Amino acid sequence: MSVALSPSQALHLWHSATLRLVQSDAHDLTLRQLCILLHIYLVPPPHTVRGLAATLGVTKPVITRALDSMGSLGLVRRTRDEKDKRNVIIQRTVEGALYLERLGDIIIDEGRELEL
Amino acid sequence: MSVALSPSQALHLWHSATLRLVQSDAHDLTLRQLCILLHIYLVPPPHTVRGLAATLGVTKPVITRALDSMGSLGLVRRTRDEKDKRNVIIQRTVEGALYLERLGDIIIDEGRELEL
DNA sequence: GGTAATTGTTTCGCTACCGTATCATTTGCG
DNA sequence: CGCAAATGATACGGTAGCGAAACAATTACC
Repeated sequence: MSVALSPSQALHLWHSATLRLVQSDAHDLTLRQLCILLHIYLVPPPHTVRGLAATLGVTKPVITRALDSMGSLGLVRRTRDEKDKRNVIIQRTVEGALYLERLGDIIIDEGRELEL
Repeated sequence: MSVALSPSQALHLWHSATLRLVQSDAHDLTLRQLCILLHIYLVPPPHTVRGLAATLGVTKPVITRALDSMGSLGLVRRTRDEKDKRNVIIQRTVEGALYLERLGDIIIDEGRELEL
């Protein structure tokens, strides 16, 4: 089932959810960082630096820095790939899952408040 | 009418739309900047620096800087309030409206692609 | 008229991000 | 074995964001 949104609904949903994210943002993530985090948790693994860089259309240092930041926040974890030690496998954490769960709650909540 | 979203739908919608925003971002706006832009265009005017700062829960220089950046991109325009010359009235531009129109299209598009 | 309050901007020192280029490590392959 | 390719991290110079504090301009109020 698809979600049918009117132009007004789409922007209002984005606005109210973004507003609540900004107001209550404990971590103050960049749009890119948020995108990386969502990708790691929503797309089937494995996730590598190179793969993420290609998907987002950014350079590799962007991914490395984002992983540094979010890693120190506990939202993400890095592990060396034992099969191919050049690769770094990016893994999920409990704290990251909780963060996205809260984000989902905000979006659902604001969607519920939408008036057509 | 409200928009009923499942947790999975909410996060997938956010992910795919954010991804397309990052991939194609001509302007590379911050989450805060995007929020300010949406607020200006979706909430009835007038909009002032102080009002925006209070709404977003940030300091005034954050708003000033965001208006500087987005102003030089043509997304927003500043005017002095003639009634009370201490105030700055933030106004919309054609280019800003087009930018948000494209954002709305992306969200609608990704909502349409959602599978339950 | 003169002082206090209000508004938006600027300055300051700092931190974080950007892309390019380079590096270290590991693997692939002749 | 030896060299090229691949992967992720780092160095570098530059830009932009941050909060706190100070500032100029305007208005409110006694």
